[in-house]
Amino acid sequence: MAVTKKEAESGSEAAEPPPSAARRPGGRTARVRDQVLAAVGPLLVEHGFDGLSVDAVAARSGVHRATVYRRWRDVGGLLADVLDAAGADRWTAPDTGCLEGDLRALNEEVQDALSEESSLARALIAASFRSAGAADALRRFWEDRYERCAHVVERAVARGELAPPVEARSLLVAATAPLYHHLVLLHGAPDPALPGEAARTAVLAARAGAFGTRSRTG
Amino acid sequence: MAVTKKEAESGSEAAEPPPSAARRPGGRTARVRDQVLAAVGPLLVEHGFDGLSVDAVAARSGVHRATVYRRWRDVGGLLADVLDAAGADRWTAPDTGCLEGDLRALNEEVQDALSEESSLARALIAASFRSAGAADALRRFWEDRYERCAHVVERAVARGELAPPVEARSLLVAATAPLYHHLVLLHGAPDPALPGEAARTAVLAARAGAFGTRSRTG
DNA sequence: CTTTTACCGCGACACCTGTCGCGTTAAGAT
DNA sequence: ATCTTAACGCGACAGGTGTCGCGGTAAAAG
Repeated sequence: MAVTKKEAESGSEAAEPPPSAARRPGGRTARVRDQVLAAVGPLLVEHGFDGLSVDAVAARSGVHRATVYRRWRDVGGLLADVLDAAGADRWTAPDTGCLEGDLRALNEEVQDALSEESSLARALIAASFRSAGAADALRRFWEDRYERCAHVVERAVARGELAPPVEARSLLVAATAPLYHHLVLLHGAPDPALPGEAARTAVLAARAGAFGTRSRTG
Repeated sequence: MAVTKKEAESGSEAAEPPPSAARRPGGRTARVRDQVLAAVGPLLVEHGFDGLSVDAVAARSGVHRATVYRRWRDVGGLLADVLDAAGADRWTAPDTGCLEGDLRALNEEVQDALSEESSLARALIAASFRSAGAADALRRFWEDRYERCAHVVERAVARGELAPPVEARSLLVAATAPLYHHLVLLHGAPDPALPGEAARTAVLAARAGAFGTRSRTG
């Protein structure tokens, strides 16, 4: 679980530390953070999101309750911190050779991530409704993912599959939104056909001129 | 607040009452239900979803805490009951004369409903992550709405705007999902242009042959 | 090494959440 | 009118959640 030091206080909205005041991010403080974050994942898998209380995390990590409350404020803050750590991974968008294949592969990843029993993504979505810190972390995470996925669209344009201009973000949202809608909002069961269908739909719309910066309804 | 008697026990998963046992849905019981449900709305508007506790509802309605817990189990059950009452309204899909106009009007309704400060829809989505009763009620509500909106697609086919067959539900999901994605999952601010863009995208995809029961990629 | 103080452990605390048993009330049946 | 009992009111209770003040520990500075 790689942890970047620079994000030591992420997930908290009272952002900036006093400019010249001495802080202590090293030694014991860092060890406490590692212990706590290391306890979140297993607890999430074992007891699900509803079983993920600050108390349980404190007990498992061996850190005192009050310390966890002071540094992370609530469960959302904890999830936000682990998400920020996870967001700094080396994930890249799939590259299957064609736009529809890329989008389909992307959707299948999304469906897998959202379908597993104790999904971190699902837990964070739930937490984002009760914790501002979790909501912010989720937004940052998705924004980062959209940025990386934009490469998929750029490749498609370079191959001549799409005529520029194309708003990558709108296209990606159109391709993935039906999945989230079905799995998260409607709490539906995974549908093996849905990733492909949503990808195909988005590609058809893109070829017909949607997602251009200027509307050409044709 | 019209309340249909038949739904007296909706939102509870231990569904069926003993077949020949005598129940008492009238008189005091009905009055208690009305008092409680009447208290949910105002509390939701005043204090938001986080301030909507069973205790607060009980206090405002004048009904004892234990009674509310017994009949509705949790906040999700309360919201589910309110939603079932709201689902029995006379809402019909917009009819503007063309498919894109209908979808755009529909999306604007969705955006308005989701953007208001203390949105019932938003609260129910949040509750659906913590309460099975709320999740079921939400699914029922949306399924009902999709059924009513199918008329929009049928009219479009009748006018010759689309060539059958067209899966109405998939088209409606594609048209509305980007809105939910932006407003609910990304917690984004309302975007006046988004309803129209999403509607146009869905129409373009539909004209290109998406949503047909058989794929014709063109 | 000594000093400073950021951060942590600790226990107490007020509040909220959900359940239970018991007595009472009144809806529905006779 | 009378009886039966479903549904409610009531208070107590255990457990969880979040905050606070105090004292101790150990980073970081000198």
